Amino acid sequence: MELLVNDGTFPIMASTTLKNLKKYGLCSTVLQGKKVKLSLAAEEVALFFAQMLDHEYTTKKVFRENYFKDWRKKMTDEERSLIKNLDKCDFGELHAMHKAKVEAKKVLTKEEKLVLKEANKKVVDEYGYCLLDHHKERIDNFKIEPPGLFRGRGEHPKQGMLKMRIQPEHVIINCSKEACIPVPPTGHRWKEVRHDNAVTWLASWTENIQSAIKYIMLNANSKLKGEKDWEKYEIARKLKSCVDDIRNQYNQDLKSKKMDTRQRAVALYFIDKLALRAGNKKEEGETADTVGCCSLRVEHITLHEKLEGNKCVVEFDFLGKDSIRYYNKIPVIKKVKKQRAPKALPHSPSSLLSCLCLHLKTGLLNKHLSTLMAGLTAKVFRTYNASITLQQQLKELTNRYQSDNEPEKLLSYNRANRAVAILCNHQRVPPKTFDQFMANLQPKIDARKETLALAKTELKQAKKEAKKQQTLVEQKKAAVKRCKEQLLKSEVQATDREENKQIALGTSKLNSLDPRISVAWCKNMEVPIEKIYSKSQRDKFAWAIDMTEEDFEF
DNA sequence: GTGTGGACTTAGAAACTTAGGC
DNA sequence: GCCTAAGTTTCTAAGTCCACAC
Repeated sequence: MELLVNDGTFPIMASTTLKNLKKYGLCSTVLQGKKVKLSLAAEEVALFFAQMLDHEYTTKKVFRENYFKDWRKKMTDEERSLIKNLDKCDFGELHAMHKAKVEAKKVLTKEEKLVLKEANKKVVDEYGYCLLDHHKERIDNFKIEPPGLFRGRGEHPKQGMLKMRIQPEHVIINCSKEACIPVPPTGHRWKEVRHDNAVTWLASWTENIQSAIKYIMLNANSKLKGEKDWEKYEIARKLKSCVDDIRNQYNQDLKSKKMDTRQRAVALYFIDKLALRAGNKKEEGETADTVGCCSLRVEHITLHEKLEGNKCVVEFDFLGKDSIRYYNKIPVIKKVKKQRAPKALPHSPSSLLSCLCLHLKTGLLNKHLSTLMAGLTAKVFRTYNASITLQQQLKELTNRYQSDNEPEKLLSYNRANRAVAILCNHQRVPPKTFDQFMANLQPKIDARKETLALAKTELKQAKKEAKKQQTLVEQKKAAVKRCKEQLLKSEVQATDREENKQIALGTSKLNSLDPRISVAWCKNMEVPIEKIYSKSQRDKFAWAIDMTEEDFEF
């Protein structure tokens, strides 16, 4: 059968409904050399797969199996009897159609792009705001998630499953009693309208993959989120005043006769020292196999009596949140080692675990922490250690590399930020173009060195003839200065980039670092805040930018 | 005490926009 | 002015933690 209509404007976004699909026509997929005209529902799901054909996901067994199972559910009886093997389906044509659509979007004229931008702004203006306590606030994710294929991270057992289209009938609206209830699309009704002012969400629905509730909430720049953010950092600051006592206590507890107490002490030691996450219990087989401190298993740890010149080394190797690998070798204080590795089994990982976290529940750990300080939980240690590390590093690096040069100041800031990102294990995949970029940068630096040398020579020459041409000397001086700045910028960029190859700075900046530290540093160093925070980051941290003086101490 | 659902924060990837080099 | 890479925003998955039921 042949491909029917495709005008290149096939809508695939959240607003797509089956009605839209009808409007834009049908297309086909190829089965063993034969074209098959698909029903609307099956075709839509086929397109989801075709769109992802360039992605590694579509080569994964689990993804393909899950996908095919769910695709078949959307097929008619006739289609099901015809299409029995995903490997025999050729999505090439659908894929090409999708690519063509992407390309078409790229080559739009300036005017056409502007029209799209305006239309988008209109949508944001209409749906992107709400009124909270008489203040107009920006909503963060005001669009319902469109249907598509579930992209679980790592070896997620549900990757490839079909995320269903959300209809108004799935959505709960939460607004005040006095508010105008949003009107559902014609012919539809909301699942429920409630008036719960004890929660912050505006709308919610339950997704079909993990039966998790999804929420529509306010943007980070809202008063509500800003206040919560401030509270978070105030709790972390409070920990600063009692962290020494807490450390003394868990060091004492390492010697406790009670197994529970020792386990808790070891867990706290690692949460504090290594910024590990708590590690809640997870449903086996429902998600990727990832762990945190309290859910570590025997196979994640190797004990070394001696390693690389250090005594008592614990080697961690496990997948953490988002299936990001945590690999670290750390020498531990002797008493931890001693109590974790009894004489009878000097290197047994199981003995370590029996003393570490095997029976320790995060709930119990947090209950204990709340007795040590109001509001203290395991995650506060991450925020605290991230922020205190930034502050210490900024002091140290800024003093060590005293410079009035902005690129160098920013390099110091990024290095301090990097120390935190390393502590928190915030990784990224190195950009594909990384090696090429670095290879290109060196000749650029060499060229700039040559230009600088030449500019210096010319300046010398001009000085010789100074009496005749004073303006020329000034010009040459300016040229030398400019060359120096450009060279420095390139050199700093090379260093920064190399050090940042596999490190993601944004996550800690956004979630773990008290913004007041950065604001105070900017004021002290006379660096514009725009140099370290983007527009949306400045909006999020407006509270800190407004209130922080240069003498702020975390 | 234990399990579960709900509400919220934290996170990396993808998409989109802007800046800078040629 | 065009192209590409960097910077920024958007998207939504994946954690934490608490309250409540048993």
